[in-house]
Amino acid sequence: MAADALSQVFSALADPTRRDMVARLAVADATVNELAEPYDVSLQAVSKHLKVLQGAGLVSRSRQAQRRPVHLEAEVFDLMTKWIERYRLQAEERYRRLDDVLASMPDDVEPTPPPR
Amino acid sequence: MAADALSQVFSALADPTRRDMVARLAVADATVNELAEPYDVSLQAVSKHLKVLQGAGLVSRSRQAQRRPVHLEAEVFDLMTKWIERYRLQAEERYRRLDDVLASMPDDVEPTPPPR
DNA sequence: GACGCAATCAACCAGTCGGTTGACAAAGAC
DNA sequence: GTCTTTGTCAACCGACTGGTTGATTGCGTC
Repeated sequence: MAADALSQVFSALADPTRRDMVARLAVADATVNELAEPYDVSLQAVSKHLKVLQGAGLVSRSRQAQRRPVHLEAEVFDLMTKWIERYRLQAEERYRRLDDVLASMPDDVEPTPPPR
Repeated sequence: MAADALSQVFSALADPTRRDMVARLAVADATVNELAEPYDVSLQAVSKHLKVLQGAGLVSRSRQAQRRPVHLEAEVFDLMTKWIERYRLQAEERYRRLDDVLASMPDDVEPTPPPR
């Protein structure tokens, strides 16, 4: 078990409910009850979602009295952003290079040999 | 079924094998056989992974003879990047504002009332 | 037409996931 | 102490996932 960090983050955000929680936590910290309020699921289900988010390092929990406020940890987003940017830029660069190749192609060279 | 686009993209990238495929496709298009070569799984499994990536709009397929080359579609990354950036910036902004609040806090105001 | 290669379809299997209900723990409030 | 609030743990359930093997399709070669 214990998949790599990136897999855990992506997988955590693959669920719309969890993404919505992240969205709301970006505005303000919240307790489990506050977080659960808009959703039509049990408190236990929300608790499970939070465990997933916490496992991915996306949120942290503290303690005040019997409450356990949830706090969004923004740093983990960097991990994703880096991964995404790398391959997006690489793909765009490749696309740009293809244009160059096509532009510099001599006319007597067949770009794609016709079938048969 | 047919989860929203963002869920499909995140879920597709939650798998390390699929992420590796994306990484390799960022360098060059490839056939299923070429893609499958480094992994210790059946061709059918790779075919399934490709269906997931295609379903998320991350790759497209064309046809040349009996081959079906896979091509990375970079645009979808924008969707993710936008989502991520929004909430990262929001969280960072919130963090910055908290600093301001603390800095402007009069000394006679108890930031956290001590227990008991 | 027969053969071979690239890739997919179909059925199956074990494990994970998101949800449930029920019991429990921890910290105030009375 | 007893009650209430806040939240978790545990067991269970149906659906989905990533993998398998076997049969099949599509296309070029001989």
